[in-house]
Amino acid sequence: MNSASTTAIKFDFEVDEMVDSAREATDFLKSIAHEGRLMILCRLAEGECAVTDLEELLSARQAAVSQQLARLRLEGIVDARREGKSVYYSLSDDRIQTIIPVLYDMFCKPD
Amino acid sequence: MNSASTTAIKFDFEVDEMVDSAREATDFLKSIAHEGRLMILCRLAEGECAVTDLEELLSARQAAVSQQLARLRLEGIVDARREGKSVYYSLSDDRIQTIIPVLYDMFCKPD
DNA sequence: CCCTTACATTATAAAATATGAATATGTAAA
DNA sequence: TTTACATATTCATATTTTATAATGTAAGGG
Repeated sequence: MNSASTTAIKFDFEVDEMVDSAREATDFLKSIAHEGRLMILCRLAEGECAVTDLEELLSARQAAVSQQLARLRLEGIVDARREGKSVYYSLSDDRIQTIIPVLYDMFCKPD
Repeated sequence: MNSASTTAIKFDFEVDEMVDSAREATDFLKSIAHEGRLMILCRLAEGECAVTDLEELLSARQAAVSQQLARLRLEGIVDARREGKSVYYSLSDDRIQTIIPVLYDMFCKPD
């Protein structure tokens, strides 16, 4: 506990950094660790689409889908664009574009 | 709703598959979407270590660490091996080895 | 055998998330 | 301007997770 205090300080600093990174990473992971949201993101990875399409895809109620989209919007993960009566959503975070293929390889490969 | 029923059946089948994959993926993501568990996994990615080391790393109580380890064990993500008084943990799931570097690139790169 | 160290488990309280119903807003068309 | 359609928000409640505290077990040393 009291040996090599210089190293201890450096170590604590690194741990703090690690805690910060871990918090960022887990915030990100939590926002995609939800069946509905993940499916929305997978769908958006193929291109922009409207809320109605997502409702069909998830067989979920409008309010529920809208709620998940609101969360993704607040986290800066998706963008919304209104065109007439519809609102079109798209991915706005490169990290999603990065991680979706990784998850696809792990869980969606035919085998 | 009633057009092209053959296509509709195929589509439904694909959606079911997608729901299953999404569940698997989100189960996995949920198990790593926790500050403590993620830090544990990052540490284990560097090699096996004992519970005491993890307690220090997380500055968490023994019981809390043990609980997270229990969860990771149940999910088949880590292995435990007893040697004398200590229990050594290590990663037992390749998907963790795959995803840790991806997360590292996203959240821990110096910049 | 008793004591200490290292770890696990259990019960429970507290906190975070999800779900569902009701309602509101914004747009366009009749 | 009434109506219908598309989407958003709000709020109460249910469910799931996480943290805390207390206790239990396994191993080794004296």
